[in-house]
Amino acid sequence: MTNSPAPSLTPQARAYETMRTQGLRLTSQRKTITEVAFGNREHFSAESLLARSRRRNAKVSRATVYRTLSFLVRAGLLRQVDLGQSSPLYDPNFADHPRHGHFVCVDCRKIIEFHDHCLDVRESIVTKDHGFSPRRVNLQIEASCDALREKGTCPRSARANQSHPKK
Amino acid sequence: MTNSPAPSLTPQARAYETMRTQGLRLTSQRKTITEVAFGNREHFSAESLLARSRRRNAKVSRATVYRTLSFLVRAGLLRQVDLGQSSPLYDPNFADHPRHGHFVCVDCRKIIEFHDHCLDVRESIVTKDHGFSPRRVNLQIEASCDALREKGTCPRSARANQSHPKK
DNA sequence: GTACCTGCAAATGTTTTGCAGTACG
DNA sequence: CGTACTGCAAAACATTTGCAGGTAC
Repeated sequence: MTNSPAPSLTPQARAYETMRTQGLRLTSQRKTITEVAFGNREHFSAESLLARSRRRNAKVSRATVYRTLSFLVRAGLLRQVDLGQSSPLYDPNFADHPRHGHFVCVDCRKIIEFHDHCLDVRESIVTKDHGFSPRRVNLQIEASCDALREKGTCPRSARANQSHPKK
Repeated sequence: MTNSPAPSLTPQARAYETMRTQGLRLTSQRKTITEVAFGNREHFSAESLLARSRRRNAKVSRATVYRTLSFLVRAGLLRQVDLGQSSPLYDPNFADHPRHGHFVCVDCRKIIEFHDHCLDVRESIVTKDHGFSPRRVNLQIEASCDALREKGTCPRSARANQSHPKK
């Protein structure tokens, strides 16, 4: 499942490598979809991935987008996250930063990634205390951006507040 | 939104109280659905809530189940959680234990609730470090039940491993 | 008595699937 | 060249909604 090939390659390269390893064909559609998915660090929906892919390459169908998304998730390169939107989003930063969590701003619904090593440690301890071995963690914190609002950065703006994991 | 009336009443009583306060009518359907929702501590889907409600009272429609679920979530008495199933589940323990997280066993998909105060504290600190005020936390840990398997308790059994929050 | 509520069925929105044609390797 | 892949359109689901009739207060 989460058997990604070389750990230092870009997620895109790892996707191609995994396809090759599994004997899957590297079609122009799969290339386009994969490029677009990992083309920037923002979370995206299946629908927006389709739209962006079509902007590059007219020959992409909705079905192929869903089939490729499903492959990338199974390959451990993309994470599906449900942050309260009508449909789930996909997180392209998962392969490089598997442990980050998400803030969802209750004021502007912006998604901001964060990472904290102390949380990792504590989560691991709690899990083992209950007799489990942790596999994957999903931490979402809904929060209101008091500080940002004071600084005039957040209030329901469409600004790119999206940030990257700390560590 | 999360303006629950008296904090010591049962979630069911709080639901009725909130309906009364908001001038909503206490119909037999709403009573049945609410009773069933809070009738035990297990997480449930909209569909299973409908089935269980109909077992008690023939006059319940799918639409009314969804409308009532939506009300209970808005009232802060039920939490919708997405734990990787095809459709979201509803957590009836949210009102009494708003801060618990969920283990999802990768072996048997069983859901087990847990709570850890140190995690609360650390989550709060991390959130404030980023200039936010925490509102709601959703922590899911996928884990494999090594210990349980050794003890012969978990392996894909349908046993009621579902547990309640610690504190 | 009159809003408000319910059930029904149709609408909606998302994701999946069967199949005939296309193209990668 | 053969087989896996794609696009299309229909199907499969989950959830929402409009409306006519029913019911709590």
